[in-house]
Amino acid sequence: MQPPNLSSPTSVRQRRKEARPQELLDAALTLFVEKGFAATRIEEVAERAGVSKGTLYLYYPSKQELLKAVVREELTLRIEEAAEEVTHYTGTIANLLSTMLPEWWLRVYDSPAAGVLKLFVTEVRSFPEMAEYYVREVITPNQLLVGNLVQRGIDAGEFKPVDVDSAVHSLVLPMVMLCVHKHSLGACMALPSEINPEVFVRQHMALVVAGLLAAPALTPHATPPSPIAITQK
Amino acid sequence: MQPPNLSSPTSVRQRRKEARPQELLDAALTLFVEKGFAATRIEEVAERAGVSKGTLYLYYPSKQELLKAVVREELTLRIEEAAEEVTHYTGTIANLLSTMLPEWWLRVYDSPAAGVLKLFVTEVRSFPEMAEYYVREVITPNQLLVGNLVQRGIDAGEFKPVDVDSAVHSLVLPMVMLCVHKHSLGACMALPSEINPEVFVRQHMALVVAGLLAAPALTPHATPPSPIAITQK
Amino acid sequence: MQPPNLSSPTSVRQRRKEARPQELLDAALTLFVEKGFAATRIEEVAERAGVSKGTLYLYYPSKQELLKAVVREELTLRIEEAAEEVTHYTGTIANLLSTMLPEWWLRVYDSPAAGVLKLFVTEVRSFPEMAEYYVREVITPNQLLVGNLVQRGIDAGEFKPVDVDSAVHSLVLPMVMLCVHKHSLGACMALPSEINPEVFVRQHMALVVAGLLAAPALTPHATPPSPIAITQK
Amino acid sequence: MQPPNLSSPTSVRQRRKEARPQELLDAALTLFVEKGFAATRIEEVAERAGVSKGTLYLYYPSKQELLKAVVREELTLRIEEAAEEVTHYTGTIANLLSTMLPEWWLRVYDSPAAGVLKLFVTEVRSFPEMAEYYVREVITPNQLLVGNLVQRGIDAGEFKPVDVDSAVHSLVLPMVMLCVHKHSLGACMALPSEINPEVFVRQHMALVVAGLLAAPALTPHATPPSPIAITQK
DNA sequence: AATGAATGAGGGTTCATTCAT
DNA sequence: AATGAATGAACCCTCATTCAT
Repeated sequence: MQPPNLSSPTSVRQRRKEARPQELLDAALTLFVEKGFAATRIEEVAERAGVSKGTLYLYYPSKQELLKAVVREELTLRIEEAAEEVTHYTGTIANLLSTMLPEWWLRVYDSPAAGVLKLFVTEVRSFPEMAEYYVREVITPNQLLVGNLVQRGIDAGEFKPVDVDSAVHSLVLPMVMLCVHKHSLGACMALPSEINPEVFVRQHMALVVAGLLAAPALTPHATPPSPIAITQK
Repeated sequence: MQPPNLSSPTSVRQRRKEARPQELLDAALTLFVEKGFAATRIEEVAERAGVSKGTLYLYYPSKQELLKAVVREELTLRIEEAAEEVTHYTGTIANLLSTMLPEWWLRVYDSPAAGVLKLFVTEVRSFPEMAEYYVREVITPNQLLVGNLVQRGIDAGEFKPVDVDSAVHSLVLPMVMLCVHKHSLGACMALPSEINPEVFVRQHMALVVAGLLAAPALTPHATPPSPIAITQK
Repeated sequence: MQPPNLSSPTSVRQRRKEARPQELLDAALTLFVEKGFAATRIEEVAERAGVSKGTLYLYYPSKQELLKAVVREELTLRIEEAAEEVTHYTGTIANLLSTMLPEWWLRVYDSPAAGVLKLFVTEVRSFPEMAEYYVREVITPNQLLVGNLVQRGIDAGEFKPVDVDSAVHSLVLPMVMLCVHKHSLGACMALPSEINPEVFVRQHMALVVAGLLAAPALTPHATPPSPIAITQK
Repeated sequence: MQPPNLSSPTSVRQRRKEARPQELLDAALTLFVEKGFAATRIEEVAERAGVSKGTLYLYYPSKQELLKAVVREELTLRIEEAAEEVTHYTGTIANLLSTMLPEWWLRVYDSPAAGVLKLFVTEVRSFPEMAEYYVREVITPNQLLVGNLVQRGIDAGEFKPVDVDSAVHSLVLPMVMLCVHKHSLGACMALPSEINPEVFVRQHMALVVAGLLAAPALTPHATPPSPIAITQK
């Protein structure tokens, strides 16, 4: 009776149903990042995902849960990816820090994860439940991962004996800020001296790594004795 | 102009009246940072400032204008202060970067300005008018100021010939992120490895400055046995 | 009509299909009484009946129609039953009123009909169509039936010449109220002096019948002449 | 400067503000009784009270609280009134029951309290908090009050030794049902044999009181021996 | 006949803003 | 200048109903 369905065993409806959650998360991420959580109307999200308001509620029970799902989903993905890569890495520490880390961050910068970072920074205080998850799943592993590397460098005599946690922040915070910036000021205005992420990320890592190296000549005696008169503006 | 007020030059009422705008801005800043712009009710701001809702509208015509005034107000203050300090500074570049800059940032970190940074990052996209002002009054001068210093270091042969703009970001972005963090994740959760701002800020500046130094010994020959070639693509 | 189903004359599916309407009505009655018409979701009714939302709509075109069907169905059943019993009764009036009527009401009280009464009382004003049916099929026959009995009692000199309609209400209203109460206040709280339906129903009928009896000694001269000082706490 | 305000010391605004709560309660009661709680829109209540939706929320924080306020307010009034009257009463029990009680119930029947009874019966199950209040403030005192009277009658030998609680219900339930009926079926349809509340209430009390009297002739031997053939239609 | 995904109108609630006092 | 009562637009969420499968 029915023509043998060579086309697709899963109906259009079925296919859409399976794609819905992701479509909704994508739409939500874009809008939340762009306009802020509070200023984004549920209806806009639904519209952008091509469904009606009611449909969204079939998948996410509230606006807040939608937000949490957006953050969780993207971060989880990114974390798994990172863990994967780092685990498989074999090479020297300095190489890892000054080569692989920049590559990884540039991918994050170009991905929706950058938006999630902005979103997270913007909204955590209103949803402290997100904080715990984030710290447990993102911050702590990352701190351990990178901290571990730095510590190895120190132990090997390669790096100066610095405060490890602070060093990790030196490596990480600027990258986070770069991502946040991209979706904040960077999204509404061209800066006079535009940041070139590639150049910046690579140079920054190189600078910090260079600073970490246990070179004997590092004492700042090289600073020129001539006083500087700073005449700004 | 005013008829000489024989009783008291500034009556209590008069004094309060003059203090109003500032009291309102203080209240608004605190609440906007804490709860977010959208989640803060005008009435709360008024209450916290000890006046009624209607009174607030006598000073600021709308919630948005109040936000802009908060940002502008605090930034202007901070900028003036900074310009002041830097102008009077006499000393070496490395000293300036690794001594004075940390001090200045630590003061910012402890001041309401840190909250304004968070607020700004959070809300610019919804109020692009703020962006222009901010870029003109804050970013650009700062970029020039610090860029100038780095450039001098390079010109003097003290620093390696790096990308100046990126170097400025290496010096500035982590500090901005630190401030943002303080009022974001930092405000709702204790991290496992708590950031110590003082240690971090000073060490970070030292690291970057060290990285910038054109010391001959900086060539990575010091790197342990297996040489890592940091090949900056 | 159907090809003779050799396996079983009524397949499981068939049997279920025929039972559907009743199962739906049962589910609906329970929920409507318990949570109120408005607060009951169609989906809950379907769930409780073990079918999907869509299926319910195959049997009842709207929520309102479902309500009307619930009321109609239960009342019709009860009316037929009552008419049946009363028709076959042979005995004295007083006996009928003080023996049979209590039994009948106790059965109503224990049946879903009690819930229907509550439901009806609660919702008629929103669905006046139900009123006409109810008055025609329930109130009027009942009024005639009981009224007839009372009238005969009066005509026979057994009862005092009272207002017949009012007497009927004296006999009926408390029982209706008892049923309504069961599913209203009685369903959410234990009273300090719990009503015992059996005791109450029988005693009430006895009291009213006694009051109706044309006993000469009934004139309230028996009332003690001493005035009562009511000192209620 | 101001003309001596002979007119009114309280401004129109002030006067309205004080009247608001009552106006809102009146509007709410009418609509809740008429259409049911769920089917009444907050906006309708506001409109009927001559204010906007938002204004209602200045006085009652939610629809549910409005409902509770309606019930509480009217019941409290009625209870105080009743307590007042009964306390001052001096007279015989039978007189009290067959004279004063009918008068009191007729006033209730004609007052908004009748609507509150209907409302209460209709909605308690959804708001069990109301139940406790009602039982404590209305049911229990009433049960004690009337039960006390009946008990005295029994103790004085005036009444037969009946179950007191049931007797109270015989006196009270029909009246409650009458009130409920007024705003239920009675509000949407004229009955064939319309209830005359005055006739009914008085006769009912008389009947029950008569039934309670310990007259010797009350044994139902008077029932005619002739069997009744009930031929209903 | 049965399902359950999808819809969208509807209603409770909030809150920036206005304005009479 | 200050108040706070009043407004009404806006938005989240629910749920009866529809319809493709």
